[in-house]
Amino acid sequence: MEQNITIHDIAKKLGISSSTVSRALNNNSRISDKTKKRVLELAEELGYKPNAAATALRMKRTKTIGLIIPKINRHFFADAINGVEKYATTHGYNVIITQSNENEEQEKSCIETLLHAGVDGIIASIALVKNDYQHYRKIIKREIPLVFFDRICDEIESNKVIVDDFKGGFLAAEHLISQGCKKIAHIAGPQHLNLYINRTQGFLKALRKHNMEPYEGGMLENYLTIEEGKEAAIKLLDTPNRPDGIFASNDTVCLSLIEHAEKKGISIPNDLAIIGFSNEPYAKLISPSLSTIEQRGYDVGFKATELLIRNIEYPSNNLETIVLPINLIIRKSSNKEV
Amino acid sequence: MEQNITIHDIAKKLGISSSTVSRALNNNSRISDKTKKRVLELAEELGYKPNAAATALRMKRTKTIGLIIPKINRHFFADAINGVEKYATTHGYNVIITQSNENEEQEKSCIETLLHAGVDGIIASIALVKNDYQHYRKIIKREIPLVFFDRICDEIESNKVIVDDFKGGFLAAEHLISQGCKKIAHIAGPQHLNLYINRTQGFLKALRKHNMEPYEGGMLENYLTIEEGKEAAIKLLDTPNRPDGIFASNDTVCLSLIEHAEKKGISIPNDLAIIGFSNEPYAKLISPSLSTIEQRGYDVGFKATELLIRNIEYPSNNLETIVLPINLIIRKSSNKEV
DNA sequence: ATGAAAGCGCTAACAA
DNA sequence: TTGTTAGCGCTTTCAT
Repeated sequence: MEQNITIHDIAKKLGISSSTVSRALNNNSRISDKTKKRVLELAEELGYKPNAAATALRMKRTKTIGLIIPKINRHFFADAINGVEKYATTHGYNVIITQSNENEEQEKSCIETLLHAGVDGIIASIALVKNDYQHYRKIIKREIPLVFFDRICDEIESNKVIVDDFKGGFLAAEHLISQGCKKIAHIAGPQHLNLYINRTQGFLKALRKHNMEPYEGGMLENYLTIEEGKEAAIKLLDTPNRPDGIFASNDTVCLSLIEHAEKKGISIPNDLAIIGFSNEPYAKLISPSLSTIEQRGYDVGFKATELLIRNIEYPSNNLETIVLPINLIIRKSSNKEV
Repeated sequence: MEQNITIHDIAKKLGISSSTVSRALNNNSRISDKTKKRVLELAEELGYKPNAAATALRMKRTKTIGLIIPKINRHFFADAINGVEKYATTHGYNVIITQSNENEEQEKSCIETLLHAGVDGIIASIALVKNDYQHYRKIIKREIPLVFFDRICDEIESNKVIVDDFKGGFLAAEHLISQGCKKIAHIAGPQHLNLYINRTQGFLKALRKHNMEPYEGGMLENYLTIEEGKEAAIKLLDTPNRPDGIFASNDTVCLSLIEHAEKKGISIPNDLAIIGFSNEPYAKLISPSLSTIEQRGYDVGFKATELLIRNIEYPSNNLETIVLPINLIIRKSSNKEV
């Protein structure tokens, strides 16, 4: 076993005390340039690496941040993780990722895991199921900085980073209107989550602006899964007077809509224009390619981490909510002009 | 700040020494049942949680494992991470995930990060670019258990978990043959990586078994990207005597093949049967749906972690290579009978 | 069965 | 500017 080098090894070789070595390594001002130089050189030569556990024990900080993600294999979250890792590692922090699997119990155990690991801060996106969020209070009570992103809630006071879901819903609806759609339906996500509320409200705002109302019977709400998408497709499309445009609050249900429409011989986009939300990677691959709202997960994760680390290093009580821009992406599923 | 409970707090309240508390908490045999019970109850009541940093410092183990992944937002790897986390957390380990982004320099820094974090073991899948793998020796020199998965190399002696790529290539080729294909081409991945070698060799073995040869000029090798797939599509399809079946070593290039075939009016699967490898999530969504070889990333990650943690807790010198099964998934892109 | 004491590697208050 | 010393919370040897 290649024995790890400690500050004591360096001190002994240099005939000085280990506290002097520590000061040299930490850029303390109360040290001579000459000594500092000698320490730094020897440390480099011996390949000295500080023992993280010892520093953590002494300093009560681990230079580690925790991440609570609903599902890692969702494109948006994978991107967000990339953003988090980028900012964190360039600032000397490690990241521990945990998954709630959209489940309240697992979300609780994620929090336990991260607190036990002694993370310096936590970034979280809450599980889809309706829950009371009270377990998040435990983080705040321990005075550990907390930043929510994307799936936020109003109940817990903390820093937040979201995308402009309202504007996304608004642009999606205006786009359908610009394509000449007159009977526009909407499949909304669970309305206990802010982001779905905002998408829906943005949608409604755009209709109002153009003196339109949502197509009668065309306001649905579900969990936006493939299965519920199929049910929604049947409800919306298996009727003589069906909508000519649908805005769905994610891309997944659009897959169900497209499949059902094809089965029924409904032509997309001419008889039915469809637009989703998220720009999942398959959106541009499927046929017809899917119009959608792009939300840049990387930026969300990056920004959330910036906010978190600032709060770790310069504690403060004022809370921020950062709203990042979205983009309308027009593809074949809604673009009648092509 | 809610002060954390230590064993000394428990000891004081119970009027015993902290070493006795430690023994009770660690199920040491040299302690009376009565004392143990009292300690455990009070610990529970006070919500005692051992300080991970202190234990790590004292025990020289962190109960943390490190993961080196080429790209987290690839479906296979996201699944593998799920498997790793599942096994790790149920066995009391945390996971630190790092990404190499298919880049040798970043791979080196991943290793530095993980070693510095003091992980007890490392699970890695190597970056796509050709490199000399020497940085991995540093892990072995420190006597830290190491398990490679999926992207392995022969140069480094360690435990390995892979899928049966050879059989995957074999089954893919046999399937095309069973569909009546006579002129079968193959787009291979970089042949410095074992898994691509194996897929290609399995393919060749199946042809040999059926006394066939690969279609002349139909053995291509590239990095299996969308762009290189387009070039390959042109090479293979823009010729009068084109192949009637193609096995590609991933699903990505199949996207390019399908797009080009449609543009050329080549009917899939009747004029051209296509099968890929990986079962990416979009494989069943695209049109025509894509036949492919399913490799279960979750199982790979799970198994790799099992192997790693066994090696951490019961050090041993004999090395294993575990090969997990794959599945042939037949969809429209190759299924002439439907 | 229990306690006292040392020490893991580091930082920082205090002394010189 | 440098050294001495104590202590972060835990485990473990040695003593009792």
